[in-house]
Amino acid sequence: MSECDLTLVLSKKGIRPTQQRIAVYEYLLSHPEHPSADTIYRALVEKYPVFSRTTIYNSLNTLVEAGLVRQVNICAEEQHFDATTSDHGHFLCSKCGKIYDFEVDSVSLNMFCPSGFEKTQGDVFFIGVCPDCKTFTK
Amino acid sequence: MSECDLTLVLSKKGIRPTQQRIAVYEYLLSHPEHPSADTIYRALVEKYPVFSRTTIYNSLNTLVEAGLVRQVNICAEEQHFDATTSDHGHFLCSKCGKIYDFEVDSVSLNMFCPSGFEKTQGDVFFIGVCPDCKTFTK
DNA sequence: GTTCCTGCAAAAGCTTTGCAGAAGA
DNA sequence: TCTTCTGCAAAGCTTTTGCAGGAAC
Repeated sequence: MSECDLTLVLSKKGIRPTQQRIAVYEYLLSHPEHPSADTIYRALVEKYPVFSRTTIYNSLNTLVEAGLVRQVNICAEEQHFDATTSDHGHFLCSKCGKIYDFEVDSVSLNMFCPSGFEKTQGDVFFIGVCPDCKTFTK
Repeated sequence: MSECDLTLVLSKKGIRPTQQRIAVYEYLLSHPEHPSADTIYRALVEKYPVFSRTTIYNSLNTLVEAGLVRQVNICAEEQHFDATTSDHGHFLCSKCGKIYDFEVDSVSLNMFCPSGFEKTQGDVFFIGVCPDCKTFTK
């Protein structure tokens, strides 16, 4: 997606398309590995030396409120963020700490939702060992 | 479950059944609403005035490591804990903040797990509005 | 020109660490 | 007795807040 498109996306959501917000959103779109706030900060500070942690948090909150970004609450230590806002699953490897995405059939997922509850977001997650780590420990 | 039984459960896991650990575990078993560390602390301090936050964290970590308790990473602000260690689902109400448990068929859940990944724990969670809050806003 | 955003510094809140004394085996 | 656990105080870390200057419209 070009920077111009991102500007348009943010504008449509009623939020000002500042350079910082575009940078954060662009980073999330191009890094689907669910970076933490700190990871985003470190990466962006290299590219744009004037960039504060506060701005990362501000931008992330704004993007989450606008529905463009999701918080992934799989890890207790830090918050992780994800620009994929459709329902999908996560796999946290307890050895290497990586978070993997996988596709989830929305219809099947919705079948789990108890009746009477109005769902706005759904997620499946597993904790275990990823194929890479399984190979190394063998 | 009697206190004696709890002592046995902890002993079997190879951890010392101290009064504090038993109290924490007992609290979690009798409060299935996924209390946070702080909630547990406040409740237990009333019952046993000498009880430090450190001990809560120590005990919780020990119980989690022993596999008797699960961390529920649905909420970003605080950690929540759950003595139900079988696979099940959680529903977080975005209005009242309550976390609801619901049953999940393990076999169906496992079908979501991508091949090559070795799952040790599974969870489905939804965010939305619970029946109570839906009623009030109508 | 007005409104909203950024970014520094400082604070806040949850959790962990170090260590001396106490409890459990 | 020896090991392990508790609990106080202090530190550590991520995240939030207050506010002045700056960018966007």
